[in-house]
Amino acid sequence: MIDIKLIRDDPEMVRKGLERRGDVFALDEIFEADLQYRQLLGRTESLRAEHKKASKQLGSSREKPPQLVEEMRRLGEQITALQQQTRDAKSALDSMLLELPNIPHVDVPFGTSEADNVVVRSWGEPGDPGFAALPHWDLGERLGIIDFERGVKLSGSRFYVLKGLGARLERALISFMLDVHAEQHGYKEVCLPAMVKRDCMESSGHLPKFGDNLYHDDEDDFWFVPTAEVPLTNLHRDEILAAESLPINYVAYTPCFRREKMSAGADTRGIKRGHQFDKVELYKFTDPEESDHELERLVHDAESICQKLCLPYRVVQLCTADLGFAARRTYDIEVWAPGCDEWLEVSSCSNCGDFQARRANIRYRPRSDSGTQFVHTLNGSGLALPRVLIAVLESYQQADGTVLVPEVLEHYM
RNA sequence: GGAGGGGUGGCCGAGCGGCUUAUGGCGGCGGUCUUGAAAACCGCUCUCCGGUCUUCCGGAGCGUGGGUUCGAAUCCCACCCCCUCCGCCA
Repeated sequence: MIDIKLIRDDPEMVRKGLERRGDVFALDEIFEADLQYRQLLGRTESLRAEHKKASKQLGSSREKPPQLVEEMRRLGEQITALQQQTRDAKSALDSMLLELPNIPHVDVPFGTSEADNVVVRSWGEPGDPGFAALPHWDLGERLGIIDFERGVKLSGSRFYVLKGLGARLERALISFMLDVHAEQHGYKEVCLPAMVKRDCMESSGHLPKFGDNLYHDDEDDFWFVPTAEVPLTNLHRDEILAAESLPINYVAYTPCFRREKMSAGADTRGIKRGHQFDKVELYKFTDPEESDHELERLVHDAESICQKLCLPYRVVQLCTADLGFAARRTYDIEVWAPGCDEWLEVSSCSNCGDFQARRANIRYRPRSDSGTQFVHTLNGSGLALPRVLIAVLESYQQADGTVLVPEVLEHYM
């Protein structure tokens, strides 16, 4: 959520910042709603002050003149009515604020589509294997490790079953990534609920705007997480963190569920995009001063997985038009998949600034004698599984159709 | 799911209609004393919102949301969570 005070004090800055995303936002309406809310609040509070004072006097005096009591009762009614109006005004304001995306950082390159994203560095060379590399769907079927037909039987299109060494490889990759981040990069491993309450989705920025992409259980009002970012953001909701504890780094494996209105025929082959997938997620709560620096570290931590797996990749900075709702700066990591002949997005690492922290009310105290301040939150995949599995299968395939196991995974297989 | 008990400040724990942001204790911070430390004593210790808003004024907050009342931490209703017992169950 954008700080309403920012909109009050410098609406043009906010407007210009948001417009760089390529959308138009009703800031004037918000400005008006805020004005109205504060007017109502002011009136409510002064009436309440009056009422409170009189009521205290009445309480400490012996006699209770019925005329005065009646007057007080009427005043009370007025306050209740005004209070309701104030509440309505506030929730109208809040619901508008919840729809506003984060303001892109000024350094983020301007763009109008993903075509304007910028490759900032790359590692490794997409090599020529010397034979026609097969796409993973062919490899997977030939090796009997990906069963598309039975996945569809169980759950419909875009579901698959991993079998034998395929399943084993999935598990090996999860363990490997968790171990690297927990043991070498200083993240604390956590195991999280994959179903959460509505509030969690609101804090992370997935609701109210993106409910279409989420799975929801009506009976118990559970929401299925589209990424571990959601429960991780909420881990410290409504807390004031100790300054010395920052940055707090977490790594978590969870399944992820996304409705994704996918057009039939697009990306249908293989396991690149499904309604359920596994992901290892990195997350940081940081001091605002440190968040940009910590984002660089987080990206490097994610990259190191590609390096250890010897998978060529590139790091892409998203332009203003391609930034996610909560993000103010994002780097994607794309890994080369020689079989399907494309760069696959395996990670998206974002600094959300105080956008989520404000929604989730996560603060810290810079000094023991100072007030509280919102922390910054950062998230990034480290990495997203099915696509890493694709890259491994396709990159490690041999001319004879077999697939080698990456050295770092050997003791996990 | 059924029955009973309970949710108060960083923690423990009083208060059960007005003088209560809330007794007391612990912890934390500052001070006195001391060569230093401890002990003892003294003082300070929540958050949010608004007001031409850094130590000023006002408002809100005792699980959450409603209600009764001139007045609610205290009474009523609903919901959530925790504990105990029973049932069910990986």
